[in-house]
Amino acid sequence: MKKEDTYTIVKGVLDAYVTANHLRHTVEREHVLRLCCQADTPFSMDTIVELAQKEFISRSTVYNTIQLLLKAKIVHSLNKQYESRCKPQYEIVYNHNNHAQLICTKCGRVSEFKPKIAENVIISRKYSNFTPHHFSLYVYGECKICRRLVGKNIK
Amino acid sequence: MKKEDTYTIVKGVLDAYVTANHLRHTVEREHVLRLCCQADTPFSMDTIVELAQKEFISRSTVYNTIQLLLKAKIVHSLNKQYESRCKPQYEIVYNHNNHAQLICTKCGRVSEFKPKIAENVIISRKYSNFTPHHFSLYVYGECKICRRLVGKNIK
DNA sequence: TTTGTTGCAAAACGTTTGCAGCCTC
DNA sequence: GAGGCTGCAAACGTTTTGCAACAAA
Repeated sequence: MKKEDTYTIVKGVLDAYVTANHLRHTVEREHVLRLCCQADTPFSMDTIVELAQKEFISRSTVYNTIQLLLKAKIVHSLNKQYESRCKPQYEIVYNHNNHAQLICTKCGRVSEFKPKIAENVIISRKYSNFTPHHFSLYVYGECKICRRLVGKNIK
Repeated sequence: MKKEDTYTIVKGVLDAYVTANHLRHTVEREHVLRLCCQADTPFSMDTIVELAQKEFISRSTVYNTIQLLLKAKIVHSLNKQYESRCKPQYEIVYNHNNHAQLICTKCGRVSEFKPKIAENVIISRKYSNFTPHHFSLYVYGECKICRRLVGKNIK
């Protein structure tokens, strides 16, 4: 999906959320959301703050807006399990798509994949006392590059 | 598994890691690891720092040790996707067990489950350029309690 | 003896808060 | 016109850093 299309969709979601919760529509919120859509994904607070400041939008407003987008479930945050300092990264999840990543525990490389079969298994199964909507799946392992390096005994 | 057993196993992993990396065995590291095993899971830095200080182990050492345990893959960190402030929580993962949680997006309740079928689907499938070892799965949805509240029109 | 580790205090960092002024409704 | 929102700066809490003393190998 094109970035402009994503923006059009999530802007609709934001508008709906703002209206439903009797909040106010502001240009700053639109701009921050646009920047989130344009940025490489996943993005950090820093990235958006930096871009926003070029448009004279303050740090506080970016934080406020991202909070709002989290509440509206328009973005969500990812984390890296094997790191201590926790600088969150964010992603647009305008339609609650299921989300899956392959993470190399050697070098930290991350790549996305489509968990088609897993999707059925996870969402269709019955849970006692729980109705699933969507999921995030992080598969840890070793990427080809690291595997090759071990074979060559390079550290 | 009993907490003492867990400690015995992970202490072995720590020893192996320390030896393999030409680091030093210290009583402080053992103590911190023991505290991590004894604490309710998941635990926060605070919890361990507080417990450690009763044994005259400093804040820095706890941070150092948790970092080490992260690198050694003895603990990993969890986060909540829909919250901005990110105060990491940690868990012992001594054997790289697959890890699955049901998270209610309304009230934030978290419960563990055994992803048996998903396990086969996720670990057994072929990935291009990637060898999977283990995974973390977070299923978002609505818990029974929140569902019931909606039915009764209580907010 | 070498050098990794600890413990303290200070610094750095990311995020939140308080408040005056502005702007949406 | 009421009150939510923005922007600034100061405050806050958590994590990292620098360094001297210590202790494992």
